[in-house]
Amino acid sequence: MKTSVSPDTFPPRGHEAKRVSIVEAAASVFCREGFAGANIDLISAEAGVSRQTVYNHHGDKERLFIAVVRDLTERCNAGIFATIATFPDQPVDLEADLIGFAVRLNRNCICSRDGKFLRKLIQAEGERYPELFAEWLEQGPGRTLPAIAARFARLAHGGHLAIDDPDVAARQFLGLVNAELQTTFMLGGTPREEDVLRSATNGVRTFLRAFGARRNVAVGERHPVLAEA
Amino acid sequence: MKTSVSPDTFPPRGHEAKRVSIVEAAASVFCREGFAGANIDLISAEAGVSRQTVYNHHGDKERLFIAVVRDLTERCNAGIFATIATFPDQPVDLEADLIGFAVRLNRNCICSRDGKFLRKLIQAEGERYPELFAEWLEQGPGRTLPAIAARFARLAHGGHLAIDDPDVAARQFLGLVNAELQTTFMLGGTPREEDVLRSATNGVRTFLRAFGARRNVAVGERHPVLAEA
DNA sequence: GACGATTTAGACAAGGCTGTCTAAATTTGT
DNA sequence: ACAAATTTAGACAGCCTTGTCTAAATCGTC
Repeated sequence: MKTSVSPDTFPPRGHEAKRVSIVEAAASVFCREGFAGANIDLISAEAGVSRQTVYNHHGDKERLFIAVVRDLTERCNAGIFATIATFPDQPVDLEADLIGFAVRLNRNCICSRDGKFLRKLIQAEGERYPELFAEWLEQGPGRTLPAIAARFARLAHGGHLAIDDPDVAARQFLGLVNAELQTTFMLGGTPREEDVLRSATNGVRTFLRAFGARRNVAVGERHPVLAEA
Repeated sequence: MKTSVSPDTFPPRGHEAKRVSIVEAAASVFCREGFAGANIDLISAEAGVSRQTVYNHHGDKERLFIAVVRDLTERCNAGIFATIATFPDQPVDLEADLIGFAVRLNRNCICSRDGKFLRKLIQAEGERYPELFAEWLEQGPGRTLPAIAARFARLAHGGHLAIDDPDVAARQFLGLVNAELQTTFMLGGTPREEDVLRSATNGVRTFLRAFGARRNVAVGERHPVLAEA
């Protein structure tokens, strides 16, 4: 018997494939019905697996739930960091580049299936599992927000933006580019691509009105323009 | 027997008092446990009432849930409109006045007990009751957002702000002043008063950097709004 | 104090769910 | 093709929950 955490075969087959499909089905059902409303029979049916197999893999409902949250957190984090890697450090057209970044962030991380599921589970069950979601807070926002802030700090340092507090600016950036999607998110919906683009465009424009390095530079300020390595 | 929707006596006594305490207890339990996890025995105990009384008043669990959402929507709307009435139409110190407005909005409407309950119920059960929450969308954001936008439009018309699209500006204002409270909201927590103030202050400052009717503000300069009155 | 309306405690049936168990069937590695 | 590991279907006990019912107690009002 192989322990098989391994990427020997992709997509995974047999035993491991079942584990994956169980966690995926469970994510969907927990998200749709909540922890209490979720039903193991429904999860196993949706996973195409017998109920006993669910118990064989995960022990009980609560441990399955925890596995689901950990899995979603991990995958969402990976998506966010991959997207942060596309942040425009040497912007050509700052407005267009930031809009692109905001749209990618939305599409790949916030509106994605995993993102939606994780968001809903945190909102619905966060208070019941304080340790679990403290872990999420630490691994998620606790690492991604500073990473985004660091990118804005670098843009500011390069003279492309006039930012005092990069951490606040990062949070405000996210608040702005999602400003028009709030009610859709509240209701658990997925905004249309065109709405994501509009919200990002309006948000970035406002962000740049507030933080864009202006032509008439104040006293002691480094001259912004394009020159850097 | 009195039909008694009336404000004959306040606080209500007898029959009506029980109806109120049932709905309040139900709001608390539904919010904490979700619809499926909520337990009528627990609700009746928390309301200080027998289980049969709950059924006498509301029929069944689902109708009780709907009554709770309607009640919360109504009370939250009342709170928001009361707060909108304090919007600074003739600002003395625009920054301070907008910060005050944002803080009141948070304290009275968003962080209030009712606000928190309603938010959580919408997030958790919104997809299961589309008509009910379409109603909420219409009565809530559908009326409050335009009301706030109208106030910003008036400030713009009076030359206090430079706003193109008041509707977008209103949504961005809300996104900005809540930018630093997002994760706390996600987890169902109530932010500390000092965090509300800090987020509002930073948010309003950024908002005014973007939309303040400016006298040539340059990068490092402090905002002009302060010196008035 | 008396009357009708309301509330209460408790029992109850019907149904759903979790988690366990078994024995048979199937898959996997060699 | 064989043997071990895994999966399956189904039955099952135990528990919890909803919603109903009843008879007694309490409340509110005249």
